[in-house]
Amino acid sequence: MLSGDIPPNQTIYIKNLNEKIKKDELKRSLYCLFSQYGRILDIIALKTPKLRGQAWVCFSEVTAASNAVRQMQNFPFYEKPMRIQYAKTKSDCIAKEEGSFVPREKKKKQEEKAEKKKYADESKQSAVPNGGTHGASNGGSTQASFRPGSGAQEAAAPNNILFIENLPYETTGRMLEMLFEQYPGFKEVRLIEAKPGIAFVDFEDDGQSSMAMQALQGFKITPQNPMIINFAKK
DNA sequence: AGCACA
Repeated sequence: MLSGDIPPNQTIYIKNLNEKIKKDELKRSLYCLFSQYGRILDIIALKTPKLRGQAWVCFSEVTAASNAVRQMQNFPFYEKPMRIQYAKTKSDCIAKEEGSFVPREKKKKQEEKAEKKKYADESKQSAVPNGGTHGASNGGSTQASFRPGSGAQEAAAPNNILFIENLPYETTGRMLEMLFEQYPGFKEVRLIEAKPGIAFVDFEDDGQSSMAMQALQGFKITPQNPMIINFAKK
């Protein structure tokens, strides 16, 4: 009943989203937030009257979706608690992956006025930041590919302030907040206007900052941008 | 509240 009697599905359905957020930013932020649970194959969000305030996030595994449903239930996202359920039907991207995809016909209640023209082939833009619906993931663990210690600079001394590098240009303070505020002791994110790509994140103490650092080290906001997190220099 | 795949 917590999930509304809908059977598990690889795709989660999210409602009560803040409708003021632009579609693109919304997708990117959802990607940020949910890729910690597994590989995301697609994110669907539409701003039509019927569908605004809702989104579908398709995972490659049902277990990822299950964890997301439970753990992110009521998560405050852009000031509004997310309401998350399993999707009622199988997503096209999932059906395509398993080869069972049949282009939808005008079966049920598809009173489409949009049948005038065939949208024959669309170069389908992917929902996920920068490109491919495949291979862009943090793989269930947020400690992805970045290997500290391979090479250059030695670790700074523990500090309650974290120094984040290698962020994609479009990273917003809110995106980082949503990632870091999940960890106890979070205080604030500080982006450096003059220097895109880096940020400082303040925690109450260096124990708490360490936990967040370990959890999010290598986290990819886009596939090309594993976060590099170090303690800030004093 | 509202379950799609421009």
